[in-house]
Amino acid sequence: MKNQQAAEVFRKFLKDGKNRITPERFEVLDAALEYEGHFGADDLYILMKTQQSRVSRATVYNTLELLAQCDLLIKRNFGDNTTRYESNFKKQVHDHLICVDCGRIVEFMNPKIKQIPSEICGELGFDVESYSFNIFARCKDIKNCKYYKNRK
Amino acid sequence: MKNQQAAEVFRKFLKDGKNRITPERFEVLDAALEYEGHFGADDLYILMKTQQSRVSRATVYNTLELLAQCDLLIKRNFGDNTTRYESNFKKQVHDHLICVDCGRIVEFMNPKIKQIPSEICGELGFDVESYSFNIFARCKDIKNCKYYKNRK
DNA sequence: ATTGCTGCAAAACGTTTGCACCTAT
DNA sequence: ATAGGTGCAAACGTTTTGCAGCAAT
Repeated sequence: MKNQQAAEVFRKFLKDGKNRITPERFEVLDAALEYEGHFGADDLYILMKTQQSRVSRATVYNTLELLAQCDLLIKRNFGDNTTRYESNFKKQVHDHLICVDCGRIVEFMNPKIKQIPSEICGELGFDVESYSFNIFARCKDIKNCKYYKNRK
Repeated sequence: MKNQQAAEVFRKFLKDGKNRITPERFEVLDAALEYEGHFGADDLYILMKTQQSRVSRATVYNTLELLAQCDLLIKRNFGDNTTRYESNFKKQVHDHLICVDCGRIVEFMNPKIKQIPSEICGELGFDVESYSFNIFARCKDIKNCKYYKNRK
């Protein structure tokens, strides 16, 4: 187990929800926390397969959902119809800017955003669950974009 | 043609982009503008089929993309991995609150939000293309939720 | 011993593509 | 005449499901 503290959180969550504690689930946890940046379920599955893991695709999908439920991961959606995850372990709340040219994702923080959801929900009679704020944009200086090669 | 004005915008867009002006495309435009609320491409295709239209699924997907390009429709994504559209014809800029229980989508406007993307992009060296701000929430008073029947 | 989880493969879902035919220009 | 659009069906990529065997409690 690479991250003992996260493993403990997950173990507790599984136990409380009467979910079984299995080696496969912790294997997925490890791989997910080690993944740099944002990843899709299948990305992680393929990575684990190249590392000779024996977990199945179903287990990966399944476990990522559980990890999102206990807030070790955050589920994201950047408008391309696939679910992406990112580690939420000891990370700060942030939002995303996605370059529509090269697909690069930049994380940013802005204090003004945080209070808006509760304000709106108060007016409309809802309780906030979560929110997503994505900005789609283009690099001002294309030539200096080090991700230029990824452009469509 | 139900909406002559929108049709004229579309016709001009098609002409300028050297796209052909076909009856099928205007059939899709009509159906899309008449659709109440947010719809997926397949929803619209199925609706049109029940109304004896002869357009194909491919043409619907295709045309919705064109309609989004010329801003008659807006593309939305509410985190369920399907692309949704809504009419943008003579509508004001707004954002969305999605009930995580019943799926209801409430539109809201807040002047604070609009300026954030350009502010962030200025700091990070990007030009704003668009943004999406979605709030996920639950009705405070479940019993009075008239969409209760749709709850999962 | 029981229940839930796993791996596998197949199905499902929304979306895209290839192709032969057709039509707007 | 011809580039481009259409309808159809088949392919695609992501995600979910059914099922038999297995393992955590």
